[in-house]
Amino acid sequence: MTETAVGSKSEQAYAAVKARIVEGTYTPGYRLVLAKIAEDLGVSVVPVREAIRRLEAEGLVKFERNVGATVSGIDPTEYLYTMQTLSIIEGAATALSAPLIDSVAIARARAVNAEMRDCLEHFDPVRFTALNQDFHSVLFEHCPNPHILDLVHRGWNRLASIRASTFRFVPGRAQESVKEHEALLQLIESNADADTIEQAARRHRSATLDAYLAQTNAGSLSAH
Amino acid sequence: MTETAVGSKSEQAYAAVKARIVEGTYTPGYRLVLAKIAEDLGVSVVPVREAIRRLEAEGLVKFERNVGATVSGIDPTEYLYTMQTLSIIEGAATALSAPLIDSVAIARARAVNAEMRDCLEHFDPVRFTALNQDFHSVLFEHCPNPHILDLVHRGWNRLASIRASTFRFVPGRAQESVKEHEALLQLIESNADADTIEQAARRHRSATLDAYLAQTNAGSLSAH
DNA sequence: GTCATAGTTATCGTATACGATTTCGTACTC
DNA sequence: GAGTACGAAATCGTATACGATAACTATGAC
Repeated sequence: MTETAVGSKSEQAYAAVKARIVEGTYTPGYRLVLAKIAEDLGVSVVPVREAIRRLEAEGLVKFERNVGATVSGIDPTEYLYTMQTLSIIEGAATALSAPLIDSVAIARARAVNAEMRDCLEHFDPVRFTALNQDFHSVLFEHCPNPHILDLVHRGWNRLASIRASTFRFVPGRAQESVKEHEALLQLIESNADADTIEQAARRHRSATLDAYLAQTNAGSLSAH
Repeated sequence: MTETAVGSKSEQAYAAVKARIVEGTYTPGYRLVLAKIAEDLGVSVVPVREAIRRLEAEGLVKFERNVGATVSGIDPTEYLYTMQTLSIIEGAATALSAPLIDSVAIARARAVNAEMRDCLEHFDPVRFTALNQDFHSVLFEHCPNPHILDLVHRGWNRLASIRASTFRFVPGRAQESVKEHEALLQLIESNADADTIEQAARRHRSATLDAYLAQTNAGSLSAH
């Protein structure tokens, strides 16, 4: 991950608040009162303030001058923006990583994907989502460009924040997702060219967005 | 832009320090001492600290616990990462914006490009660089995804920071760049499909990177 | 009953202060 | 002369305190 776990109280506050947002304790719209959080964590307001601003920079929190901070998220438009951006970033990340993925990693990814299939049968969407991240993490672990990897993680955090409160499983999409993972692995194994892999990875994410849009009847934005 | 110009002292400090970095007053490696900056700006250290951390989140500054902040930049690897990421983001931004660009905007972009050509004759690399940003700004001004636009701006800021101190003009590259701009405009005018535009825009940035790499003999990373 | 206004409260924004940590220089030893 | 240990200076990290701003509430006029 990008951040160190503990050390300064600022880091501590950052990690704590972020965790609460990502796991859904603080739901979107939740009012983050500096003094209250400071008390909860047993620190003063200064490091908390710093933590909040950092979260703001990552898009997890909205900060309004002289008013305060709220957990951002809910807005479907925001979801759309995030998914679209993520499809582009993940597409690139996959293409860049592909040449560096060895057979061991492929095997690991395949094992994760098998577990995901199990989750479908036992209907465990929470674990499914976690495994989904694991799957892509395996692919990206040797990504040669750390900036891109960082953007991927940021996107995931935003999604987690949204998902914890508003995300609804789109029926059937999960099954397709597992199949697409396998197809992706085969492309990588066969040393397909970068563009092909990029497009496939991008569509993988876009398809989830499209499924969501189809369900909610929001206007489509997927240019690909 | 992403940030409001003035209001809180924190914003003020952020803008001030950022400006100094982007314009090159604070060159990469420069040691940013909180107390000193605070005094210079006539504020206390707390808002300065906040500003610095914000700049850190944007990658303009490197912050080390109990040691202090330094302007980040110089590293050629970093340049490479940034350019590669930017090529991906700009490619996507251009493709997404293209359908929304009207003939008026095209004309404006063309005018900017003509000025760039003038700069080449009068050898004015500083103005050339500024106009280059203007050119792309015109294309992106109606970008439907603000997240992507934000990433573009972040990339530009990082480049500005690096460029102010270390960037060297690659001979001949500027001429090509101007030609590529015109080609890009023609693609947009002719309603070329999104993929074509994306690839062209991406290569436009990648080519600059490649020219740089060719000059410095650094290992190539450009997958596209 | 509704709207405007003044006063109160909650919360933020920043200054100051001090303890904690690192860095640098100096003296001492081998 | 090189290396190590100790001490001083510089700088960061955080707590506390207080002024500033906005949200809320109650009171009064129409």
